[in-house]
Amino acid sequence: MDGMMGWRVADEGWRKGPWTPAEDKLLMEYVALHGEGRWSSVAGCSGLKRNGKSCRLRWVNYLRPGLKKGQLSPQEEGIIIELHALWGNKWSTIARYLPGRTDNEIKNYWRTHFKKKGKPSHNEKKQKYEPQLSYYNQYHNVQESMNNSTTSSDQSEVHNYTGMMIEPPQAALQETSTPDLTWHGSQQQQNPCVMAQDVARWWDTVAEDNLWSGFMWNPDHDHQAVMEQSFSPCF
DNA sequence: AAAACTGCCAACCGCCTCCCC
DNA sequence: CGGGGAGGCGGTTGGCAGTTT
Repeated sequence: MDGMMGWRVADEGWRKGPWTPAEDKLLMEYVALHGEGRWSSVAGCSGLKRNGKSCRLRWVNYLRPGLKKGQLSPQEEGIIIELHALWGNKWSTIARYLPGRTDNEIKNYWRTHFKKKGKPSHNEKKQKYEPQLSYYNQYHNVQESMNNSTTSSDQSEVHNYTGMMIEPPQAALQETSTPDLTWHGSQQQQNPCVMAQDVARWWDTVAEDNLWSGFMWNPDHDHQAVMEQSFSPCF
């Protein structure tokens, strides 16, 4: 690499490094005209001296409409923890359940908040992973009880919501079959880094604020619309 | 006040998969 | 059917800003 600030034009004439407002404008104009995709032709059509991958990344992570900026909410944090426990580092898959958030953002968030905790020993692995299991089971139990309950609320919507949360996308299901939380494989090596106290702290936070319960258990709650919006995967 | 540390984030790289010719 | 290009994804890097020592 030619040094972070020194990089201007890389091999083959492509520009690298931070995007300028002018470049952003060119890229947005291109997408407005031609739509997303065909990134490799951006340079030819717009005059942008960026390769296709760079254009795609900039669009997906920064320019795309509907992107949320700012801190992740406790709900989003919880979803990340939960889904990472299920699927591991499938950032793009997890991102589908957090509308407006990018895989890059989630990945960065995970690294800064959980990965830093360090690698536990073999014994610790099992111990520290279990709280997640119980959280997951708790989650399932609640779902079951909700499905079995005979409230007057519209159960189809409840099912819709919980199903959306718990069932991974088909692709992910095919990869890992059912949400199998046993310890296996290198892919899940990082899971122990989700320390029990991290999950507990998050749980405390949402429980204290009554966020999760109000958000989740009561389908007639005002948050329902938000829930449906928040948990519809944006494929 | 300054150096060291830490967190955050944008953007790159390499690998893999998919699709078209 | 196979090769090559494009796109997608996860891992990694490095700069900047805020915080701590």
